[in-house]
Amino acid sequence: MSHTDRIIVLVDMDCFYCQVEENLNPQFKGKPLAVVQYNTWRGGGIIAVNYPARDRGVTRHMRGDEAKRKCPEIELVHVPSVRDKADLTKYRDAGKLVAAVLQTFTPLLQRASVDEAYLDITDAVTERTNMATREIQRSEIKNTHVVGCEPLEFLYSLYSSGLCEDANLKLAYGAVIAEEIRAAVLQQTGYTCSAGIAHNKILAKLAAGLNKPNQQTVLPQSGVESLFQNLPLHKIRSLGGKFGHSLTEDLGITTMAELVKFSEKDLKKRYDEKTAIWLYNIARGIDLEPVTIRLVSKSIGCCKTFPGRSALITPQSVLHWIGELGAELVERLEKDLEENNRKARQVTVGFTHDVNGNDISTSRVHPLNSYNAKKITDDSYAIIKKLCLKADGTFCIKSISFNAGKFEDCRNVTAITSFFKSDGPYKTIRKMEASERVEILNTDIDEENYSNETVDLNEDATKLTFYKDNCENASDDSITDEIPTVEERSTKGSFFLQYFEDMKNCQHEPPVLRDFDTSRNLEDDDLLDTPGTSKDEDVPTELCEECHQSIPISEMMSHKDHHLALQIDKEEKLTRKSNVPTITIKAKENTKSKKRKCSDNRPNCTLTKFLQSTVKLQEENTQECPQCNRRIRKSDFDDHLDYHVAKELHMEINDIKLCSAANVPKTIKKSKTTKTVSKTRSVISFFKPS
DNA sequence: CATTTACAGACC
DNA sequence: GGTCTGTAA
Repeated sequence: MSHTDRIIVLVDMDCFYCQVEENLNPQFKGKPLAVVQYNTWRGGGIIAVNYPARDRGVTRHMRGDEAKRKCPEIELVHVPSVRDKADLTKYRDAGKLVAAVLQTFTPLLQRASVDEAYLDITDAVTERTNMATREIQRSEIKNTHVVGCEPLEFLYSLYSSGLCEDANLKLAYGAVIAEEIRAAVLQQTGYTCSAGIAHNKILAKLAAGLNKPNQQTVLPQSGVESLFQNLPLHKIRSLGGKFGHSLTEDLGITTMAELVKFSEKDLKKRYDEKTAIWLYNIARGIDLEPVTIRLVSKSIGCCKTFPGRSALITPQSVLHWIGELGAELVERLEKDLEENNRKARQVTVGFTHDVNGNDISTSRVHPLNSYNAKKITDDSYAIIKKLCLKADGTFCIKSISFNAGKFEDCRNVTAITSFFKSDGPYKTIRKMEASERVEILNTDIDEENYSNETVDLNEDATKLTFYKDNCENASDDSITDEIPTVEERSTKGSFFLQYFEDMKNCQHEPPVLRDFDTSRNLEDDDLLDTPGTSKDEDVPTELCEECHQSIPISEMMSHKDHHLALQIDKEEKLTRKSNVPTITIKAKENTKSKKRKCSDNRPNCTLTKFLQSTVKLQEENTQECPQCNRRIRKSDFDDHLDYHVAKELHMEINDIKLCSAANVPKTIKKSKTTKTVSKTRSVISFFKPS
């Protein structure tokens, strides 16, 4: 593993907000333009400047008035104001559009901001390298610069000497792909961008800024030394602020070249281990930080400042502004819910206020159970009132911020089942709404952790064999009769996929929270029976360690399955899967995972039941279900009706899950659940052999 | 009185 | 969980 193994691209949109405005109003193109927010004070603050305006000396940071003075013909476009506040929606949306294009090149995409993203294109580059039949042409990297040499020289060097430099060849293919990426972005969105191509994120970012706009720059490892010779420290990402400044102070240096002179030991004297190593490496152009897949932000927030005399004094003004902020937040959260299938569970309300002439910042969190602007506003006002309402009934608030976070996946589980291998790990299969994938949750009993695999049934047929093997090894001999053979699977495509297709078409219903008796075991807290007592004295029972209920011994295994399934469901150990193309295997800690003993007299492999439920019902002795109009075996009919109840119940559970933030009184969950349970009888019998 | 806003992460 | 800091556009 070498630090030159990866090929990283940083795509940076050129003066993005200006481009968005130019595309909306093409008459602006080619003319000086700046985007400003607020026009009340000196023509508003400039947040983006296009290149013609930059040529005239206009910069960010300036007020609109100042820009007009420098460049009288400049167009000043105002950020739309919604609720008396800058509304950046159209730029965020434009950014998403760009990200969607970038995503078609690699799943290893990390959005760094609204207009920047890192891509790890190592795999694509490797493929190109292996498939290559001829040398890379200059025409393939028309808009490319190379740090340290002319692009033609760079290409020539790749092929001239006998020893073909693998790292540089890969960078060259990286440049080819980056040109394609940028062409695709332009073609599909109308926006130009610049790009940096290097072996790591820091260098890619640095390179992208070297030639703009609408160009790209390769920074080979061999170009680092000369580039760093006179490179100010603050040009390196994360050294632009206080830390960079302290480096200058502490070490008496201003350029990267000077940083190289410090040994690891020197640096460790002054900084903690992590920082010292990072500095040591970065001085040599080495950075091992991975591109972490992230397409959506971890939090969504908005804020508003009230500088100087605009500070909020009256309760009315405070209420007004938290109302506006709350409305904006809810609007954005609802859009996020649509787009990303997730719900924020927490809001942080923060503010700065004046206490004896000092600015004091404070924040408090409160739970978020529904996207209700009024609720958020009321809760926030209660907090603010409590913390900074002065004795005379006034406030002195300089800024307010709302931030929503603690996102939870909120897709419904549409199917869940679990099974054992005779001496292997516990497995649960879960199918999520709006996904062609099933998850396999492997609970490794011995190590108390489980891995979470996501399998795309469209692409990976071998996983089905894997299921089958597990079942064949299990004690139940009948299993293999119930599972399609490999040949059958190949003619039908994916067996599971077919199953879920059928499910969609209502050929058969998913086994929902299978194999447990909801009348007794749905929620541990719902149980009304005294521990240790049994409903049916004739049946030998055992005390469940989980819920302290007496469970018939014959049902104990499935009862425990149920606890685990519920637990897994509750624990929300979902990783975001929608963007993972094929298979991800992710080791996870699961300290709460309960140990369960392995024994040889396992109950029938539950997977069999899962699969059995997919067998087409063509028998004569069937009856049509009034609820789903499907033909059901007469012998299964009662249980089938139970199934419908279970499905309802399942919906409720999913609903409850959505509302299960910490502050929801448990009694509510309980009563809601209990109500359904009371209607319910045995669900498991549907999946039991007749 | 004036950059404002957005977001992440570290520390306790 | 609360607060503060850092970063960057």
